[in-house]
Amino acid sequence: MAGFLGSYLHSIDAKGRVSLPASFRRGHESAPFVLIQAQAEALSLYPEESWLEKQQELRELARRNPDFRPLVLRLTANAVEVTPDKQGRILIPDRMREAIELGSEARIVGAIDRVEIWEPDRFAEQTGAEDEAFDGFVRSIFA
Amino acid sequence: MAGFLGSYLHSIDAKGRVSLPASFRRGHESAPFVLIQAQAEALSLYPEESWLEKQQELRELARRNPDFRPLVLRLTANAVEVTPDKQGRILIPDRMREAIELGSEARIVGAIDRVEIWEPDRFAEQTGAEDEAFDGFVRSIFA
DNA sequence: GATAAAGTGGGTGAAAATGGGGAGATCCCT
DNA sequence: AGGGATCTCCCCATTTTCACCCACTTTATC
Repeated sequence: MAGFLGSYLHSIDAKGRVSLPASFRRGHESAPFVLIQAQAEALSLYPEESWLEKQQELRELARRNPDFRPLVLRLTANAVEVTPDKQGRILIPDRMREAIELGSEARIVGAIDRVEIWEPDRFAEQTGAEDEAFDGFVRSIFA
Repeated sequence: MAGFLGSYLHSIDAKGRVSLPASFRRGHESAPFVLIQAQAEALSLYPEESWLEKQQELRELARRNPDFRPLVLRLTANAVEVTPDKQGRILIPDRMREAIELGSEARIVGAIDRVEIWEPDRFAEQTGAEDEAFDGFVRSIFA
């Protein structure tokens, strides 16, 4: 697969489970993912390979600048390793669901090396607006 | 093949499928493509090799400047990986078809390293009107 | 005009998404 | 320590979606 791409609206059942899109699972069959909260409004899901890179960055950051250590700790403390069940669903812990105010549905979005999980309406707000910065950005690469 | 060339008018069936011109498929037999919306009026289709280059640029940009991260997200959210079926058709997701207002036909255009998909009338408007500009442009390269 | 290749249309079976029962583990309260 | 509540995980059932397959039509080639 050429990185995580696309946007999916999936339901969250009474137990707090979400199906990972099949296309995201492909190539990571029954492999663990790492779920962290790296932004206020969304959760990030990393496959193990990508997570190891990030982990490396975190270490170096903490080593170069000790002030970051508590921040790194805070991040890792709130991280969970999750593994899809046989139906391809992952369980999102209660506190994470609350943190980003997830209701009965989640917007699941591919971002190349990671997957982001959003409250659907909030994601629409964030990406809906016209934006020159975005146009310029796209043009600079796809011109 | 010497890059994607030519313009084709193909129909979109009730399921949202379009045949990719056979000449575009040649050399990419049953290989994945990436479909993105990099312009307001058209969709762009990249063969995997070309896409991986673009993806690399995106990653580097996001790494150098974290402000770009939401922009990358917005772009990838509106992308899909598609693979032609045995009849050489790809499925265009509903939201993309709506975004460029595709009806029952699509103008499929070669653009060297990518393929562009347009609403036929809109494509005619865009390319028909500016004849003098076009002449000048052609002269500047092929004089 | 015959033969092959490309494009179009649609049925259907496998896979994906969803919902829920129940066994085992863990925690907590008494 | 025992009993109840809660949380996970595993399994099975149902619905929905889509990729595959077959068949037909149109265009191109010789």
